[in-house]
Amino acid sequence: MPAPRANYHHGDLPNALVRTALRLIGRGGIAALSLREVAKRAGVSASAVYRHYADKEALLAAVAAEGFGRLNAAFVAALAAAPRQPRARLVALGQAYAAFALGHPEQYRLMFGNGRTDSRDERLVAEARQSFRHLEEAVAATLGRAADEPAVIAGAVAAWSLVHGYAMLRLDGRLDDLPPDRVPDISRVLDRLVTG
Amino acid sequence: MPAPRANYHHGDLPNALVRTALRLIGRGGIAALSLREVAKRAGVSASAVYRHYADKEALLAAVAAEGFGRLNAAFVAALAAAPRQPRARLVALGQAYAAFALGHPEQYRLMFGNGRTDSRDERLVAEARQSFRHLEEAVAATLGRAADEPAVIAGAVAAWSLVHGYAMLRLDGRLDDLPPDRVPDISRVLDRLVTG
DNA sequence: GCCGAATGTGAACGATGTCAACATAGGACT
DNA sequence: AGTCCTATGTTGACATCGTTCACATTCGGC
Repeated sequence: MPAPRANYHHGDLPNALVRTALRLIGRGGIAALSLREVAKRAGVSASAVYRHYADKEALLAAVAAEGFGRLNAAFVAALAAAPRQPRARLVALGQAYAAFALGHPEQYRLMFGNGRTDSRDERLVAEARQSFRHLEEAVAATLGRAADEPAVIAGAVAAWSLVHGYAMLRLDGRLDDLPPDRVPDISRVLDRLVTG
Repeated sequence: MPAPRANYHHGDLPNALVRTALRLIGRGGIAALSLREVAKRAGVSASAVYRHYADKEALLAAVAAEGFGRLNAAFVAALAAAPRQPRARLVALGQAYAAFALGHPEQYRLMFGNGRTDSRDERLVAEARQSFRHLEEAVAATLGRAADEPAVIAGAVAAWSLVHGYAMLRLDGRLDDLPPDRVPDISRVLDRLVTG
């Protein structure tokens, strides 16, 4: 539904492009996404995109930033619903993380895995940093230490690594060889880290 | 050095293409790699590639397979040099894994992260499976259980997730925000998993 | 109502992955 | 040795892609 618009001007092209890109990515994956297709679906010529994004990569960075925004929202929601016990809260974060990654595979892959972050996009940098801060706080609470202590940083990196690696392996189908009833879910994997 | 060849036939084009692709990837990254460039550097026309690989993705799958082969060789070497104690051997595997990933960033990214494995490449599938088996065995020895028990599978998945996630986060520059002296190295992260 | 800035258009360029038609080399069989 | 089949390589073409340039339209402030 390219939705022919009446006006010469679009109204909110930047957001419309991000939403369109997101929809197309969900259909055909990242590799199959073309700038021209996004523009056409948004009812606009290809070159119009360049009024709002420096290039294709910048548009994808905006999609990634939106993803980190949603991830952070999911974190906040998970923490609100979680019990008070620090360890349980950390596990809740990990579960929310994995649920997001497995629920939005292509966007998640855009947020990671496509080479380095596009540091031109300030929102992307800020939202990504915020995600890490959520993790750090939960680890700090679990260990009962200040957030900037080396042990806390190491713990947060370990937790992030575990959950990110698990998500990536599953998204890439790397665990599909396992008997389906043997693929451990994220809780089981998290237990290995949080407990001994 | 496109090395003009005397003969009409090349001799060992398939391997030459993989080696050339690997070299170019090391220079400019995966995204910048073009089939035509690989062919030119190998001293051959672009369409000659299609006599040996179904398409660009198939060639990249061959490069990935070669990577898994090298990873497995690194595993074997690490195990040969490691002490007898099961836990130390598991850590040695993790270190060898991280060293490979950080030492060959682009090839590692090709082995993972570019969507699902190209299952048309049998060698790729076999080598990847072998990598996981190494891990499984080390985890089984550490836990003192049989390799196909659910607890061992869960442990192997957890170990792989941790080390793969760590490598990916570092490759994507996601840990570059941290004060440089605070970026935990792989041993420190592994400790969190292997000990309590 | 005028005018500059913001936003959108269309045509064009070079590069890319892929394919079809053709050329050549090399080995098997006589 | 000569013949033919097949594997391998080449040339030229096509559609598509990201990107740019010159131009058109609209909007907001004066």
